[in-house]
Amino acid sequence: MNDKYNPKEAEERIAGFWEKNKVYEYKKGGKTYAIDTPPPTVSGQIHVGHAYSYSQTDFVARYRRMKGYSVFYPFGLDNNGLPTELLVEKQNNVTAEHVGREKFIELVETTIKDYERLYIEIYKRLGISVDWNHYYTTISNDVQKISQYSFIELYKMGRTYRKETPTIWCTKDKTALSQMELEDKTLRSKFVKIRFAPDVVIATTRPEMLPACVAIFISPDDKRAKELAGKKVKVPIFGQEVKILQDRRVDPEKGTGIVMCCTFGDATDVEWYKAYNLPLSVVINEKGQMTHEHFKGMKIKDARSAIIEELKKSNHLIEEKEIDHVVNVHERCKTEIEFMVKKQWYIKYLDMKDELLRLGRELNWHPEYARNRYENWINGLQWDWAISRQRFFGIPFPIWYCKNCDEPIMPDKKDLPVNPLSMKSKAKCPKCGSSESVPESDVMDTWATSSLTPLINRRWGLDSEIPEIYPMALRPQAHDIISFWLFTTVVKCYLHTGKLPWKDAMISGYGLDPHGKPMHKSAGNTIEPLPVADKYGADALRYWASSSKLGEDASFQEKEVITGARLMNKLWNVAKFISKNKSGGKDMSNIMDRWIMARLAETTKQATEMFDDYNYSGAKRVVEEFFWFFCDNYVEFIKHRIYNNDTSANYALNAAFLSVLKMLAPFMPYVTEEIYQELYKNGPGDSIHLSEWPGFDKKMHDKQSLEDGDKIYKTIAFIRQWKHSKGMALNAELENVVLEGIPEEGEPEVRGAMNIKKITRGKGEAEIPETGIRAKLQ
RNA sequence: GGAGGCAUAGUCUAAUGGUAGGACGGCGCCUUUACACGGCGUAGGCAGGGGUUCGAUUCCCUUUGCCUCCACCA
Repeated sequence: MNDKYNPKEAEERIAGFWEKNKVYEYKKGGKTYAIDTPPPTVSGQIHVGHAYSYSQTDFVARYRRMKGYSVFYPFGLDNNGLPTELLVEKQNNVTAEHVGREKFIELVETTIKDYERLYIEIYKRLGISVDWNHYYTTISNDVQKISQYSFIELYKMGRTYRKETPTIWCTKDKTALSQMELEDKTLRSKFVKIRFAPDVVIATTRPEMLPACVAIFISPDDKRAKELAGKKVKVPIFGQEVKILQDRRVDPEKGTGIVMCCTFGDATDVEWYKAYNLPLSVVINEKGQMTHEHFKGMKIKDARSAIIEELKKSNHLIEEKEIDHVVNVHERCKTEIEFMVKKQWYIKYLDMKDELLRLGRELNWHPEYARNRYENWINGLQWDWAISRQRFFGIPFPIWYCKNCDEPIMPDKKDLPVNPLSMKSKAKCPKCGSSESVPESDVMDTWATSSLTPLINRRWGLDSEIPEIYPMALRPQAHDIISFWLFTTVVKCYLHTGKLPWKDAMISGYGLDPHGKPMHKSAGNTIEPLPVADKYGADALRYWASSSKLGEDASFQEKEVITGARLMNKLWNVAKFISKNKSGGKDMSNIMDRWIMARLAETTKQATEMFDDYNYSGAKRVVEEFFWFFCDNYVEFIKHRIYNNDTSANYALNAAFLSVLKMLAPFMPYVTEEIYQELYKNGPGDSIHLSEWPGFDKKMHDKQSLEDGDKIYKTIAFIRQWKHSKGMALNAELENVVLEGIPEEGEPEVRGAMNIKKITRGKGEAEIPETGIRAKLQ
């Protein structure tokens, strides 16, 4: 064996070995364990946070493989969403709109080739034991087919509907958004008070919405309400008459206590519009320009200043002040959102709340408390799921509309996927028989597709379908998207199959930067995984990921990686020691050998139970603890016998070390494989990752040996301490030690381990704690 | 405003209804044929308040601080 272990060299070589021998290939048969791997978004960057969560899933995958499961561990990349679109647009200096959908999808596929290679290289190097035969991207033909098929099926079930509704809209990206794509931003803005009538003064931050004012609201608790409610007032400048209505959503303490409702200034306006059947008055177009004749073509902000000037002139403006206020913006481009009335496709699920809650209770959550998020989300749902997006890139809706009667026309399953923009419908209108149709130009929200990953992995409806993997065993993911990805996957898969898509959910935390902040490209705090792997080894990086418990965030600590590298080094050195002193034999006659095997049996039991419960960090901890104890004590204690080719010592040393290697293999797949190849392989192509996980051996768990061995261990530790206090080297020779009450078998062990010439069984002086043994040292 | 999580030595991180374990860093000792990327030893810690209990770092309530998701934001 080499004197030093070189992780970079070894890891690249071993990764090739695994690939060549198809170690991670899914083989049908036996107990299947299928994992619904999260497909990372192709946005251009991978950081150690990815390494953190993917490693945690990999620990479980490797454990299950060693437990004899047929592990189905696929991998996908999510490239049908906005982040990919923006990346591709930026890199090619084009816009999707100008290039056109089909050409743009081609451009995406060529542009992301480099990223694809990079992503795959990184995940491979990290030792993620994915079977790359089951690789997909969410814009691929097969996935488009499945996604469109899903839509058509849901339509047939009556689960989708199209409705003209106010929609959250981004005027910069010119697209409808979901609630999920919004974030808060504090903006400097003007807060003005406008007099509608002598006793009706409203406060607003959006005076440009005046032409769209359709009602005035006052709280029923407001003492002015009695007098004002039901009256009509004229809107300044624009002159339309609007009614004063009462509603509890008005806070009498805020502003002037009187609010105008415009179509639409904010979400409350939308609620009032629906609740009171108010008329619609649109004054802003998709691009964020005013459409009212008064300001035609003006930008919203310019119109705001212009109207404030006019209100001043006409003496309607009572007060104007600068405030900071929080508004909803589109998370990608930070543009303030507007509301547009658009025809959108929805998936109906509000009526399924009880069923969805029941499914959430059926799922085994790890950790258990993660279920609360799921339930909390469902209980708060108020709208159905809007799945259409007015963008060019994405998976198109497989729909044409009858030119004559507007009835949707869907294609045949065998013709999927379709792009209605570039092809004509083969079918005639099912309602009126017309053969004239217009294509749907919208695309589906990316969640509408990613919510199908269990069915995508199953290759649902394709010739190559793998039905036995569904329902899958495990959904691993982070806690932030329980309400998006996990929830929507339950919805869609349940609608299609009547089953929960997985048995277990494993919810991981975030890998954060060293200061505990999330890593973002924009924050400039990303740490890339490959340089870390090159410096310390992927195993060392994985060690960091294994050190925090499931569901907890962890900040990236280089020193934790270094600790992992030390563990690798220690493993290597023990292996070196063993390889230098290897001899045959299979007895276990010596007390210390029975002792360490009994301790190992306890460790094995604990580690296995913890792993079965997805407590990988606990499993790693007990094995690691055992290993250091094994090195610092057992190995030191038996050296004198190993040098004399004692077969019992040799057998136990190898058996215990092999078990440790196997139990650390899920965490440190490379160094354990390398040592396994050097010392324990059963022939060419054999891998530790296909070897059997150590079982709990009752016979090995020998209580008497455990007790006696502990006494001997404590006696040796006592003598070590004494030598230390005398400033002696630990292997310094002692002439004579008196021991009272030492188990008979222990005497030669203490003598050999502590380099004692003679042990006398006589009256001891100092009591060795917890042993009942007394010793006299000089 | 709602839901959830977290709070442990200088730093990071475990376990636990009864002496809180480890790592990095400090300090001291030991170069012994696997390893000084090592060994042995030492100093140093449960956010504040209240409750349950014979006993609370652990369970409950509360305050404070941090994080995530949701809602509100005239």
